[in-house]
Amino acid sequence: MADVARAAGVSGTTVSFVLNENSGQVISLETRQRVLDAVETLGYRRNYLARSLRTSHTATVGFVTDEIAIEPYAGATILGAHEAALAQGSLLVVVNAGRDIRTLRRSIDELLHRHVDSVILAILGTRRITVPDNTKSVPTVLLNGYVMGGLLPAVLPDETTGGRTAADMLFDVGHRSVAFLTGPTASWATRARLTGFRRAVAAHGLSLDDQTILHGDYRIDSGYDLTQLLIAHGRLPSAILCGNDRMATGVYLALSEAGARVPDDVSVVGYDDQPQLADSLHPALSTVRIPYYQMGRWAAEQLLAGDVQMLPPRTYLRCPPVPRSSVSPPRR
Amino acid sequence: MADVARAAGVSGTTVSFVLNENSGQVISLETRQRVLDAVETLGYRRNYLARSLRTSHTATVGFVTDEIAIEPYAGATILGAHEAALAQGSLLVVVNAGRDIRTLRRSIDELLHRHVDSVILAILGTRRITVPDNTKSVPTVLLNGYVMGGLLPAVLPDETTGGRTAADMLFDVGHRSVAFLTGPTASWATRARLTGFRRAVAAHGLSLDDQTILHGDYRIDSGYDLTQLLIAHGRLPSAILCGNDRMATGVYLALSEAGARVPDDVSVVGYDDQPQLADSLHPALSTVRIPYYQMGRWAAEQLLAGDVQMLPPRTYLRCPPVPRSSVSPPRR
DNA sequence: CTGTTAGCGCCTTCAG
DNA sequence: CTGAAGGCGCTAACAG
Repeated sequence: MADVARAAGVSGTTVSFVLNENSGQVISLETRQRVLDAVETLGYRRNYLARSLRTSHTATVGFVTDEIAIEPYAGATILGAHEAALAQGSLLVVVNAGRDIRTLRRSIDELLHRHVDSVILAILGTRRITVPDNTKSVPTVLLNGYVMGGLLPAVLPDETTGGRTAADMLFDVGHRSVAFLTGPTASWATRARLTGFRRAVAAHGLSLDDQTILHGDYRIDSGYDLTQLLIAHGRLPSAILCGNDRMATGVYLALSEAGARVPDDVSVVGYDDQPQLADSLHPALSTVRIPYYQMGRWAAEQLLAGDVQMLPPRTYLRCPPVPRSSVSPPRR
Repeated sequence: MADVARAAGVSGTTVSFVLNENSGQVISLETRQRVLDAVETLGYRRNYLARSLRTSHTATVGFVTDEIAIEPYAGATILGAHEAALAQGSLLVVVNAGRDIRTLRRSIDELLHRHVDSVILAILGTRRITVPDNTKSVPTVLLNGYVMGGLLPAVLPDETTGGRTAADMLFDVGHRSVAFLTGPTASWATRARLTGFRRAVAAHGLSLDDQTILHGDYRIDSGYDLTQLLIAHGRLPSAILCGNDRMATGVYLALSEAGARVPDDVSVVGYDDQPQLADSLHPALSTVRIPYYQMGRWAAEQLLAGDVQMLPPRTYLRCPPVPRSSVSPPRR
């Protein structure tokens, strides 16, 4: 910086002022240009470390997550947050934490120790969590998780409307009796989607008694098993609504094994819009997308905008329908 | 730190020395203990920023990757690198970059600007890449990519042996004629696995003419289409070797649609051991694992150990077989 | 074995 | 509108 100052014939202070445009100082246009030119020709880059030491903020946002490894969605979330951060000149630092509160706490500590400006706490499956108390010392937003009391603002997928949307994809084209192969009720997402499903049933003037609701565990083979069960009981409906795209894959498998065609014999709707799965199944799976990218982006943007305190306890982002080729009107 | 020094009745220097055990200084046991106690009771944490400013190393390793969003494997790689880094007290900073060299360059610049100590350049699909020249100014290792001239050391999956392993899972139990549904030859992995396949054929004293090799594009529907092709030509073999687990999923679908059972009628082997897919297909898919976690771990470990210069240009990590339930001996 | 001293590169009050 | 001076918290010669 001294070099730049010398080259521009000004003091280091002046250089600092022009580099921090927002410093409240007014620098003559001519001087500013001289400095900028010097910066340019010398290829000068401000030293972040020194700057951070002085200002004690680091232009980094921490991203803590459990189980990044297994979820295909984690990537989308990170990408969203990453892009939002970069756009503001910040960098995203990703840290993996276990599911238990102790390692979570330790990971956040690690981040705090590195002086991150804010943190995104991303949870894999939507659920209520207990956050370590050290989140208090830095602006934090929760992603896909929530806490009681709304102490920390959270972004969540709007699963209730999502469930409604998924069901509507079937009811809207005339199905009147479907099987909903969902996940365990222990999961918040399952319950929310069920609520949405019930609303769709009601909105279409149908009876819940005509619908079959079966609980699985969101794995491929669970979709497979449940469909076989349906077949064994001679209760194969004209349409199957799946808890997620993986279960839908199992449904496809069981259906084709039984000689039933999608969508001619049975319509199928998934949930998640899992990359490289939903779009490339045969036929391509109609589904509902969880807005992971948008959630990541939203979280980073709020943090960077400051004043996370002002946020509502929970913000729900819409799960849009992704119609493809696995739905058709029922045969009559 | 001054507080600690005061509490321990020593100078700041002494505190610094005991905190940097490796500083070459010898501190009396008693003094060290006094300092450590003071640190403990005061809850003192060294300021990384100041330390980094002084030492100009930051205990962070940068992880640059293209397209983290879509690959389910990216997570495993990041996790491996992350854990190795944490074990040494370093943090992993993940940055997303596009596929073109300009944004790649910019991302690395960003990292350099943040004074990372080293960088891992992770490429999605194994391929030859052109690296920006700024990789020269920091220890770098390539993951899943390689450069001509071996200027940068690379870790790669041993796809040749992997292809051999996959084929052996079929030939070893007695299959003599299989269909290999692979990817486009433009891909390095495809070519390597093909080589492995040929070696397996030769090693088992079989003829390549008895094998069918079909090229797809690694998508689910490509496995589906190719299998239908096989069936249409009346050339369904006793076993199908798939380019990846997703193609195997398509194969499952086409097979069950045709009334053929896995593995009773046709044995199927995948590749990748994709989480939440291979293990939960029905029946569970026998496959070969790409050691993403290990590759990430290896890269971080080498970087942290220093002297990346000494590494061979390419290090291949083994792809182990993961036998499950989709293979059985051929019917006679 | 321990303390003194001089910065690392930047920002920021306070005077001009 | 610009400059001088002090310090963020730590490390590393260099003395003792």
